[in-house]
Amino acid sequence: MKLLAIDGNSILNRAFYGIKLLSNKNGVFTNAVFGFMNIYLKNLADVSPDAVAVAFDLRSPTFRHKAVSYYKANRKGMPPELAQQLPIIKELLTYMGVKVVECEGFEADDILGTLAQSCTESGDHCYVLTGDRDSLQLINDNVTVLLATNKETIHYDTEKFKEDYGFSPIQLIDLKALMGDSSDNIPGVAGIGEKTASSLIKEYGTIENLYEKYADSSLTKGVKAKLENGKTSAEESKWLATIVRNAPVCSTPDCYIPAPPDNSALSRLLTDLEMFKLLDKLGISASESVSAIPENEAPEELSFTCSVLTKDIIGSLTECSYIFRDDMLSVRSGENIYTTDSEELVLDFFSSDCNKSTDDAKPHYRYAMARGGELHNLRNDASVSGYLLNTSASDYAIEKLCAEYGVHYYADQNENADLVSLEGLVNKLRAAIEEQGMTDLLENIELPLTEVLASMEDTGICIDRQGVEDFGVMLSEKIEETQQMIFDDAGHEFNISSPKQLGIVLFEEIGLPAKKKTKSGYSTSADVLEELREHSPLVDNVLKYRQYTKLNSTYVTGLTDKIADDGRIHTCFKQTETRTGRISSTEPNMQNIPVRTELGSQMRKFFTAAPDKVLVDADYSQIELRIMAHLCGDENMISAFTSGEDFHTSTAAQVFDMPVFMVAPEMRSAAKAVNFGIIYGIGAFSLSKDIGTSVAQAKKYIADYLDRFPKVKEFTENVVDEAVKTGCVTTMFGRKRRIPELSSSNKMLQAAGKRIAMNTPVQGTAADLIKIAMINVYHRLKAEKIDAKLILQVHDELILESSSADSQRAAEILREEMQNVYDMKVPLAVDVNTGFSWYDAKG
DNA sequence: GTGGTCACG
DNA sequence: ACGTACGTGACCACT
Repeated sequence: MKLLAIDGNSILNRAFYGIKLLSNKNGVFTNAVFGFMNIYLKNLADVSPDAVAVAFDLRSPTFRHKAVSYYKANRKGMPPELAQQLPIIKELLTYMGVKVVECEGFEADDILGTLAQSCTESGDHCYVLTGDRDSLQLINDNVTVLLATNKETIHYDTEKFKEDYGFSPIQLIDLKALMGDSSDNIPGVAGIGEKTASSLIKEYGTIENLYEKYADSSLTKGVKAKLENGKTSAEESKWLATIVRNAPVCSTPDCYIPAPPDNSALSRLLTDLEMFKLLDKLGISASESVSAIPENEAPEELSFTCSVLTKDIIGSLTECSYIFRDDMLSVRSGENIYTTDSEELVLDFFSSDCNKSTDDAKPHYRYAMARGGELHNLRNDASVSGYLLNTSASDYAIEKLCAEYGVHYYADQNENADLVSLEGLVNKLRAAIEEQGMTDLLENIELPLTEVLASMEDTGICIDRQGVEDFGVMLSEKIEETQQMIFDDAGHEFNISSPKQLGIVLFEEIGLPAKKKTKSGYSTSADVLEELREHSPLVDNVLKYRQYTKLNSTYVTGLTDKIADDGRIHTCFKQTETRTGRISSTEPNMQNIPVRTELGSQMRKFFTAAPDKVLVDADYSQIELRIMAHLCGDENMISAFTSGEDFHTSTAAQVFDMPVFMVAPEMRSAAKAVNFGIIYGIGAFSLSKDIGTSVAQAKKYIADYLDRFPKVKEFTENVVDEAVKTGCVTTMFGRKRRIPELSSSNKMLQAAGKRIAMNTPVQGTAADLIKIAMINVYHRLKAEKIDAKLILQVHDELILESSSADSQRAAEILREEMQNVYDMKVPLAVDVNTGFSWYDAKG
């Protein structure tokens, strides 16, 4: 028989520290459970055991066993984030039918030792799965140790062990007796480390033999003295390092043959933990979570009348949910399901007066727009609602949302599962949105925005393919040239794009001082190289090489690959992606087109209006700081915005307590840096790095700033307090973001959570405001029949493509709607420019 | 798939 | 002792 014996504590521990902190929507941490299951399932598949035992430590208040009472009693306790996952994994394993073994007064590895011993005696084979090298002492012909590391699981049998250590597994105990183990409080022999201990064991085999013979040996005087002094400790340590093999647990593998799993309990638990992939892997349907739904909300028995959609039916529909995939439309109204694949009927339905709910409306708008049609009366959208309720989810698929919001998913009963489930789902989502005060946000901002984004994607932006390609040729020449100079300086060829190879050339071959390290070696980031510029022309060329290759691969190649048949780029604006409420842009990302460097900004000359048209570009000036001024109501900050002076100069004047004309450029830039810091959640260290001063100086800047703008201080403190209490923050328009980091016991994570708490209301409100402006601009251009369309949004910037004739009117509308989007305590300033290319229209 | 790097607000 | 500003997406090397 094959028995898989697992050290539950060790594996859970390894999983916890190997995977970043995760939590479900209730703030329950799940990363260790998640990692445990991954390791478990992988090894289960590798070993295919007949029986499985998962052992956990069980400490008793009255220690009966020496090992527990003694040496592990003063180990550091586990952090609460891990401790709370211990009962969860036990519950999970129990539902899976896997035997959990605990024995009062014994640790997990004692139980493993006992099971391993038993298998050895009975001729069965025991696979010990653990993250702890101590257990390697259990290896013999019947016992294999599967050592889980951060990357992989290493299979240790006798041979592999001897290869790595140079002695037999059982001698690991003797090794520990000499070298000790601080994590287990095993003292060992003072002054003897791993190297010495290992060679002694290789030569003498056991400490008993060593102590018999060392006096007459050729060992150095020092080692002899250390051994002499440490004899008692060595003997004690050997005893401590020996894993118990006779714990009072059932030791025959038969005891650990798994029971059948309780799928409904599993489904309920995994759904609650939001581990949908795992549900999948275990082959359990989320629909079995039906038992999680209270009795009075048990799923309705549904029977549908299915028929083909007709014009008459479309005319009679008033409320419905629908799904539209692969050009197939399925509409549910009450107990009726209507389907069609006729383009004409789909468009008729989309433009009908019927109130509609769906799961992802943007492609439907695009389908309609591309055919000259429209989609009307969208009343709810599951993905957008799901996003508002939790901006941190990875996706908003119907099945997942159903599981999360306790809606029965009809997967096993009906091939139209998504459609049948959708109605219940959107009702639940709507109620949850209402409960959280986000109805207005949903109905007046997010749902109307979907149509605007669809229109922007549909319209796209003109790109000068030839211009981009010529630019690419120029870059390729420069890349070739720069690369050659780098190879000449280095004395050999290598891959400059490999941070690893570059690090070796810079810091080992040339011997430049390495300032920063990353997890995997030297950092070669731009800020590091910047400081090394003077040391070597090679560094300068590497920076140039990076700039040229970045432009060439990401922008030249990346963009030309995305030009559609109409000669335009149609980016995808994602509405349910960011934690803060911003939209994002992909394939290609049109929100990070270069502008900060002279060379990079040339790219923008290739984004143009169509012939006879122009681009109208408008951007908010310092919108986030204006929002901060509005939210906190600080009079001094407000006056810095209303004085007509440059804001950063004005704040510098206030902080340094001098008239505006006395403010030196470095004072302005210091004030500017602090202003940014205020938005991001300030830290003295980062500020000092940013402006090149001491941390103490940075601290003083911050203190003086907050002194001068006391309501900024008050506001950020209040936001953080509130966030710690409720676990979430809110924007001016009611958008919410949960911040699980705040309940971490890790100080770093907590501090990060506080910065998120300070930043999100500001960044999120900016996102709310520009979304409102976009909706208003879109509808006004339509209503006033202006020949202009919104085509891009870059967070605080909107771009229209307009006929030359209408461009002035379009620019006025853009300015008005952006400036007047909401009545604030400070004016919202907008810069507007017009030009043929994006480069020209940016002022 | 992850980490490093770098483009943007 | 450690690591350090908020929010994104794309490309490359490497595992």
